[in-house]
Amino acid sequence: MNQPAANDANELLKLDNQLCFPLYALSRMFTKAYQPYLQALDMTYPQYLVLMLLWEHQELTVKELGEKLLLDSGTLTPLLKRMEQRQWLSRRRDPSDERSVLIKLLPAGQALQAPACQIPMQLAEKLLLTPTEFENLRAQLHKLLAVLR
Amino acid sequence: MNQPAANDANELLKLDNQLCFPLYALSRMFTKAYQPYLQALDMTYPQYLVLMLLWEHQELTVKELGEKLLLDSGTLTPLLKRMEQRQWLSRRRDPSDERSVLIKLLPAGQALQAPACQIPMQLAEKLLLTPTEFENLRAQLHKLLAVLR
DNA sequence: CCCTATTCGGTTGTATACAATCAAATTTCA
DNA sequence: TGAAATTTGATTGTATACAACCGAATAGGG
Repeated sequence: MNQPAANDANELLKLDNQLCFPLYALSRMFTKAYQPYLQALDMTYPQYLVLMLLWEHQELTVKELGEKLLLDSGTLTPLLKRMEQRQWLSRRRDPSDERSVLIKLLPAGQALQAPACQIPMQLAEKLLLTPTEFENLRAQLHKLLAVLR
Repeated sequence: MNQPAANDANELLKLDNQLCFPLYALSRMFTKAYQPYLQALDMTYPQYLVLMLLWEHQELTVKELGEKLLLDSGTLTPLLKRMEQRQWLSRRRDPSDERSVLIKLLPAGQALQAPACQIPMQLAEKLLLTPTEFENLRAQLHKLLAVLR
């Protein structure tokens, strides 16, 4: 009954009746929930996302990172430069295509994987979701992601 | 089966197996989906959120806005100052408690409600969700919000 | 082999987010 | 009542986001 097909357009202009605001708020609350764990490793949430991809793939171009994270170069370039300064990764032009920049995981970045492994599990415990609820929600979000992509 | 109780901790360190990343990505994609509509009214998404609350309540303190939007003064103060410059709202100290700042909707801000009314409906059409799916997802997100609050 | 279109990062400028800190006003309670 | 604790915004500094634009490198057609 709180559906977009409702007749009163003003009702739609309330935070509670939208999908958008809870997504916006939840996204920031999750980031805040990660913060104490990430702070202990001295990294930010977007940096953690980049590392997750590099732990899985070792080396990716900026373009590939941007495609997977849905972030553009204006966001990634300075973020990756900060991570380069900490020796977590290296940045170099692809010799076979000088337009691309290869981002490669370095030992200091690899070393962060072990302590980071504990984070998702510790957080999941706080959510109070059953496995079924968790999976249903995850699937719904992925479905929406696919639609909006 | 992609549940946090899974045995392989490395599996949890993948974007696809988390709730957090789809929320983060979806939040930004929604903001981007709103952008063309909001751009036509020359406002940003967080400004639109503030206006939605003021359309409903006319006058709120910065603290109340922060509680409803889960944003702190470091974010709201400059945002509200920009909106004040456009005469969408006024900012003044509460005479009965000089610590509080009252944010009041002005005519120029009120005038934005009518054109904004169309936005949620236009966007909802793009989501390809049934009313039931929409409502289930909304309820799940609110439940999570309540847990993490 | 040229000329044009496209691709890919980088840069700039604006607008959030948010931790940390501060100052003023108010409340509390010894 | 009056000092201490609390509340409330504002400020500062850092880190995203992202639109708009730029330049170098590459690809593609004639």
